[in-house]
Amino acid sequence: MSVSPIGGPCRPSPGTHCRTCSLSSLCLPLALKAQAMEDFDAIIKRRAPLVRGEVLCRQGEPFAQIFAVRSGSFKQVVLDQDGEEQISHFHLPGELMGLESIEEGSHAGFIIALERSTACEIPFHQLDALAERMPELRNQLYRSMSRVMGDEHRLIRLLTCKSADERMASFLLDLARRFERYGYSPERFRLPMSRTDIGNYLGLALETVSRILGRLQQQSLIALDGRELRILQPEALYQRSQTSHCRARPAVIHQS
Amino acid sequence: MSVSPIGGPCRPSPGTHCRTCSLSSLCLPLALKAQAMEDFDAIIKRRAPLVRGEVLCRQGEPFAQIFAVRSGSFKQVVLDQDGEEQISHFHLPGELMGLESIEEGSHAGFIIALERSTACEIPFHQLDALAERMPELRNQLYRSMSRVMGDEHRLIRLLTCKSADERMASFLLDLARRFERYGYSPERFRLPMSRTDIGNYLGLALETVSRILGRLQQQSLIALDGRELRILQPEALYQRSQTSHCRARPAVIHQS
DNA sequence: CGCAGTATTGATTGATTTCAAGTCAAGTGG
DNA sequence: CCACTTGACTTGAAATCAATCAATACTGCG
Repeated sequence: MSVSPIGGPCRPSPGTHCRTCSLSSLCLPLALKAQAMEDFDAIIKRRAPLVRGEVLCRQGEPFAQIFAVRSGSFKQVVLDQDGEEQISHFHLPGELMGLESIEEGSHAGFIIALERSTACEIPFHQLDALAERMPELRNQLYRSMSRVMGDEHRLIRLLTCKSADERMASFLLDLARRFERYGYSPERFRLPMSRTDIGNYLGLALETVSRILGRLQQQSLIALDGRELRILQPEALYQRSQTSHCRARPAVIHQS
Repeated sequence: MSVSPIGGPCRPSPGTHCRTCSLSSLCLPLALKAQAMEDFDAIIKRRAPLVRGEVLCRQGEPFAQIFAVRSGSFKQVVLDQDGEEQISHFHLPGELMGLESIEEGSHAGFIIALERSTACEIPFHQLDALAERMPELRNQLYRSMSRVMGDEHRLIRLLTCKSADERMASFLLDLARRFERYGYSPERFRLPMSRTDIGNYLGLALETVSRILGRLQQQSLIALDGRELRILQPEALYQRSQTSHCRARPAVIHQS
């Protein structure tokens, strides 16, 4: 099985393989040897590109696979019984989606393309079977899951007690951090989501989002042209993201 | 290696083994066969009991093991550079601790006993080695990690946009849910943490915590005697936990 | 076809309002 | 002394209401 310019059947993007994918070092196949990489490659299904607004995965679908962002970006939306929609994640290239649904057995939310995007589908039981034989892959999977936990952890700390300004600053820095992790510039990138989405994600009215971005821009911490963002003063932005005057924070380490 | 009334050396609680542990069906060994269970048992280190306030694990320690709560309960506290302390998790019997630190390579926070508690220590590389040979164990590990993700996910949704009342109701129901998962009554249990801790965890002043609990009690949704809690009207409490009037929640599924 | 005319949607900005939750303070009980 | 409760009072962060603007898409018409 060599890299051929003409892909097999059902391959929407002929010739795409993990070993030629620019994200392979960030996604799961990191550190796999050639043969292992091909085995891994063989279980991946490459989905046809999605346009903005298209649904990759519906909430409640039985869990059978995880997804990886190959290009573009996605939002994950949870719909609760009263019909409220809440964005729980944004997913950037190289990130895995759906890991939180293993235990539940069904997908926890809708995954929707924010722009023209492509994703790989990774059947979970096949991944597990492969992981059994490949310690590096197994390790990578643990690390990916752990990373998601760490990110969520950070987000929780972000949300618990931060003001709107602090949230926004944290949000931008989080994106920067992740873009950097995936090989993009952390100082200059495009926000793939609308202001409305940001507001929904951070629990703020969109006017508030707009206002805060305006303020940050006025103070030259960032420069914003539509969705094109530049972070001019990362350190200052970090300062801003730190909780300044938090109401409820007594020492807790040495008492119950 | 049979279950003997006298444990081996370094066993603080002689005779404690996974197969006799009442939590084995909730912790990792679930569904392991007898031999597998013994292999698993062999890598576990049982820590001496900790008293309230004692530290099981310090933030920044190199990651080498995860922990399981055997009895009692723990809080996980993150200390940030300005010296702010924030409780990121409470851990109940049967739950795993430290999974979010695999990727980082060092422990993400202090883990501190809330009462007289015992924990098992599970060296991670040995666990992984074992998991290689035992699909059920591997599966259980994925599920545990996924479960943590799901829980964090829920917590994020809880924190994003809920009022203090809604947070508190969600918090109580979350505890109930977890106690139930671990075989205790979901309607009647003891809050292992102080009001101060609850406030810190939810980002509220402790007076607010107290006030809300008082209010819930007055309305007969719960009955509280010190830390002894009874949930009198679970459905009503659930209603209360639902976001009533959320500011920022426009439809997002079908647009960017 | 192309083009003016018209919604539609996303974003910005200002003015005004409100109420949720913090703060301060006093008191109870183990 | 510490953990918690309760009351009275205050405040300010963010929502709401409202107006405006730019960009894009859609319509029908000559």
